[in-house]
Amino acid sequence: MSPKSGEPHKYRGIASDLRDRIKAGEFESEKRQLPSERKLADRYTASQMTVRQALGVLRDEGLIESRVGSGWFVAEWRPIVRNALERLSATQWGEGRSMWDVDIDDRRLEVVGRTEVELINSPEDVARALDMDVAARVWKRNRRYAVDGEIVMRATSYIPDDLAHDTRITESDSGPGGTYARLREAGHGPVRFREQLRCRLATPAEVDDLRLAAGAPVIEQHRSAMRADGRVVEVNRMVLDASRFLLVYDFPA
Amino acid sequence: MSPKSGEPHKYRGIASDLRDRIKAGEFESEKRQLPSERKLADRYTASQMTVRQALGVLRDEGLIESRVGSGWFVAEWRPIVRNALERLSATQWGEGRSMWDVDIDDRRLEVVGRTEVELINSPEDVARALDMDVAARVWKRNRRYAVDGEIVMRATSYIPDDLAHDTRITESDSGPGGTYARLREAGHGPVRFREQLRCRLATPAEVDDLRLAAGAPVIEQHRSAMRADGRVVEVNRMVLDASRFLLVYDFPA
DNA sequence: TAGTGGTCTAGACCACGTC
DNA sequence: ACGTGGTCTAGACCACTAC
Repeated sequence: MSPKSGEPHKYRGIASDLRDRIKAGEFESEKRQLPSERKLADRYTASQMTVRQALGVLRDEGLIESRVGSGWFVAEWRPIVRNALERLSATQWGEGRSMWDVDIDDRRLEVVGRTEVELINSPEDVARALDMDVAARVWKRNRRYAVDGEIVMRATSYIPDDLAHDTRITESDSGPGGTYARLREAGHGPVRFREQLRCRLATPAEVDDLRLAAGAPVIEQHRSAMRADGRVVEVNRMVLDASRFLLVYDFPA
Repeated sequence: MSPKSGEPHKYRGIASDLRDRIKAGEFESEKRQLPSERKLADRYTASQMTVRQALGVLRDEGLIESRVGSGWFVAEWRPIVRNALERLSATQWGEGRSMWDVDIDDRRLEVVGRTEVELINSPEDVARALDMDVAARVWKRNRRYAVDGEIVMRATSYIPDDLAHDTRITESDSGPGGTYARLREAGHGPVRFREQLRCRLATPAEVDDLRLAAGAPVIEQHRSAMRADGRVVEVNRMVLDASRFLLVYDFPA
């Protein structure tokens, strides 16, 4: 009935108490729904704003999520496992043996809608990554991915025009195997990759684009694909809904 | 003077306007300080709470940071670059060519204080990762790391007792080269690694431990180290201040 | 001491979901 | 129609920082 004592702030006490109740399974009914903000405000003799601040703490921890017009619900973490070396991992690296022993389910990333393709003058950072002049002509391929009908990722790929101009990379449907297969056929097949990762909170634009909650974290991932002579043949900028992904990397010592 | 129109909510408009002003360099004076919340409330004819909501958006984007009793300041992103294949990347993978072409500075991660070492009964998830029975004896090595005197990471390492019991792994100072060097000397040198990454917002305990702002994102990273016959000889659970790190992975196609 | 961010209240209205 | 989360106000007080 009362928020935990010992906490310096009311909202921390409320959050702490609710956290315990969630972990004790108090809301594990059919809908896994929490009391409404107004009911909680009554119960903890606090204002709605203060209760919202407490709920925000638990949302940040990934324990609960809100649905407008509906309520707050206990959340569940069912990550999409994304292994940078899918083929190698299956054969060479053997079985799991990791602390997160999640189900390697076969939910597949599906492209949402049409892939937008356009020939543009390269932005500065892309030009640097491709080791080209600024404003060099590059093909930009922009798409969103979904799992189970929910958008989880935005990917924007850039390929130099001189590598792509007479391939299906210039079309929305780049054909079986995608961009990398077309590059390989043209003699520019990537032989190694570099991925850079950072994690930050979503911008409002990304909140709209990926249907995220405000303040939700995203993973920003940049991948450079290099062919045998070291030239970067593609860069790919991805923004992932961080709450949905578990990224896996295997590598030798 | 007026928040951007076209935004559905007032705080989004204020955030949008402030974002533009920050990027235009309006606050690039000595202290890089923004006007106070009350002054902003006046200027945008909004309440302090609404201004705070707008500032929260920009803080989430990593653009600004607050110091209590002092004010809001333009933030700077100077990530610690962490390459999973440091040695390989230097020789084999060649030069950068990536979209984030940050300075590969030589700021080093320093251990804060003493490494806490204890022999414990293995927790369940650690036992699973090590492919051992639950409650098997493992050495737990717990430490924090700092850069420029600021705490940026917590790492907790677990090594089975039967591999570590007559090495300096059982001591706070495990000697030159650290745990992996001791394992190698004992014939258990890791030959490959698996890293799993997820990104989420910090728990209150992590906020205290790593001196984070409330609602700041962290990277939770689990690493398994495997010796030649495939046995996992160490697992390492790390929690990183996400705002401070850029993670890099190089791998072959 | 004056100014700052941080917390908190007791109301209000809105858009949306469920029924 | 009603309940929900989400936004917003106009105050208030507190702890902290800088002067």
